[in-house]
Amino acid sequence: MVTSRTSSIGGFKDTRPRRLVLRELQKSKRAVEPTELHRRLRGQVDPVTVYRVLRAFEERGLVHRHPSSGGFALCTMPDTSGHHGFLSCRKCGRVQEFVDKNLCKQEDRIAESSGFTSESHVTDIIGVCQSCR
Amino acid sequence: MVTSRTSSIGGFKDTRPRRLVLRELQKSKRAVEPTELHRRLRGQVDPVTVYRVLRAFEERGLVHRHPSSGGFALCTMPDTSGHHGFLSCRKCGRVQEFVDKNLCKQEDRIAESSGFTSESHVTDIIGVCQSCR
DNA sequence: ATCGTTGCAAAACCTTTGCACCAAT
DNA sequence: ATTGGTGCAAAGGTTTTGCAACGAT
Repeated sequence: MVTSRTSSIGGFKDTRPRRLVLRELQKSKRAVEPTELHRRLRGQVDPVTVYRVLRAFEERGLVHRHPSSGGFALCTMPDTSGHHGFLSCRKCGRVQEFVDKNLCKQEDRIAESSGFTSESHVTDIIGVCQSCR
Repeated sequence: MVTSRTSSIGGFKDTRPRRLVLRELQKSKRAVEPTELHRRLRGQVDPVTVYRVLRAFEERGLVHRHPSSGGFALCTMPDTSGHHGFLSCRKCGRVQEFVDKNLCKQEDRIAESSGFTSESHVTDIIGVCQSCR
């Protein structure tokens, strides 16, 4: 599962703050807001650094923002070019990603029929997950 | 306790700031961020009031937040209980709402197959609109 | 007359910037 | 050695709160 990506990809240094932020995101399988992240890492990582780390991660597609919560979550999907699907539990906050070709197609169809050229889509399904029901 | 919110329009007063904010949202058929709104209404409406008006509107389902931009847009659809579709032009910023029963069904199906009980979904299709192409 | 609504001032918050030092490669 | 990353301090910007006055119903 988790691959230790200690390779030097485009000047991406393996530092303590980054490892800590990454671990924190892995621990909670949900979207976490920057403020919560640096609350959790208080004393260990400077708040400013948390923002910078998140930005770096986002630029490299390691994390992305979750639409309804605004928090950051680890990218768990091969991230097939701009088609993001989220299943969000409003009780426990768990966020699960999904990809669905048919949904994409349907979305493209909708765009076309309105004269839009679709480039990417984000779908957020909010509900209650199995273990919270 | 909570006052009965069942009076005709639920104690929703027709005031100058509200008319101005509403008009501003109508003028620009796109999602507008709070900061831009009070920049446009500078001198006419207090910034604080802009936030309060937006919150009041949102609570009454008159406006909603647009996922990718974070701005507010007038609700142009009958708002059929939590199924929001947006077509967003990344060039001109225009936001067009849509509803699509099939998309909804498909989203519900995806939720079910992952053990989620779907309550609402938001779809944001980002691309380029006809007149910007 | 009653309450919700507004404006103002100030506070609270979150996020970014600048800069010198440090560390991973 | 180089280059990017970090911490600290401070600034910047947005949003919220408290309170007295106002005004729509």
